[in-house]
Amino acid sequence: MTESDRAEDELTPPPEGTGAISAHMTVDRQASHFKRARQARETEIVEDYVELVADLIDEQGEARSVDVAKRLGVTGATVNKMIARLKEMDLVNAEPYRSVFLTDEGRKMAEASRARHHIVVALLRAVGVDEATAWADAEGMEHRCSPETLAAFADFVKKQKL
Amino acid sequence: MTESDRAEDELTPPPEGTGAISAHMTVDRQASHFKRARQARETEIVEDYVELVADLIDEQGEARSVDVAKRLGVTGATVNKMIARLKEMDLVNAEPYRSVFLTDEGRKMAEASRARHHIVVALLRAVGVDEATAWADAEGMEHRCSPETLAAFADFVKKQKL
DNA sequence: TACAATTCTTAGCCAAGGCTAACTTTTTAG
DNA sequence: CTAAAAAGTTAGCCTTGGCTAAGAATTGTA
Repeated sequence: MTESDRAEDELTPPPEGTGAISAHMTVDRQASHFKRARQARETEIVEDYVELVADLIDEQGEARSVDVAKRLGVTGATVNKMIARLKEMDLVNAEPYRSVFLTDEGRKMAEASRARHHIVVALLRAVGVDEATAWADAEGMEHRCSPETLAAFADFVKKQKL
Repeated sequence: MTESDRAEDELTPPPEGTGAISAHMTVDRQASHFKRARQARETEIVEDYVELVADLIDEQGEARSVDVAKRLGVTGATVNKMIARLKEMDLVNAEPYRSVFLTDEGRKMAEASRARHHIVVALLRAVGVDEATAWADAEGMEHRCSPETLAAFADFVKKQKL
């Protein structure tokens, strides 16, 4: 499939009031957004696990898989499988029947994820979302914000406070 | 597993500066947030397809699966399988080798999805995110905002404009 | 009309991320 | 110290949503 195959898409006039293709949204751009979204869906589960492991370590000194399971609302078997995957990705260290620890890389991911989480919560609060809803909704939004958007959020929150 | 099994979670003091458990985030609440997030991941793909079918119908009078495939950046086979699923869910009508049409329910879902999409874009613009990034990031955030958050967004945007 | 290109369908594959059930190891209580 | 409870592991299953490859239907055109 070549570029010229769908050159006409570039010329489609922007229809008003729909989510349809327009100037800033060519077919190619849209496809790549969806691809990014699919990618995000894949990585966000990993990030959730890693962030949670970090939380547990910080709170309780160690992350036991039973606690991970409780907080994520999944079974122990599922956690086990996922931990194995995280281990393969070099995000955690784990020995059978022992609790889970973060590698440097894992810790870095957790901190980044956590930072994003907090920025999103702060932004939601700043535009008038109540505390509980902000925490609930940030879980999910945090993985879908580009660095640019997060920067804008941080900026906005900072200005709001002045 | 009973409530009392983890009553101690309610008493955990809120550690500062982490994403850890605190007053507004009991283990149960957190688990249910993650469950909601998993649910959202499942429904958002459906919504993406339905919204896109609506876009194509509005733009071109019909939704051909080759166009859906192009815009989502997936193969025709994938679209085919998904359309079959949407049909089972009574969101679309589709006959072999013919283009796809929305049922009333499908149209309703598309409109709702589109409305959310626009609110999110507007909010992002309002807090200083540039046009292109706003459109890119809204794709993904739109599925993760509760009605409360969307209402707050709409409210904030309206006030901003005055 | 017939053939070529395009589109659509089908079959079969894969990985991810859930689950249950059965089993082993570790921890805890008596 | 031993038995019961809790935690962790393993095996096997399911659904989703991707993919490729091969073939059938439709459409466009010489």
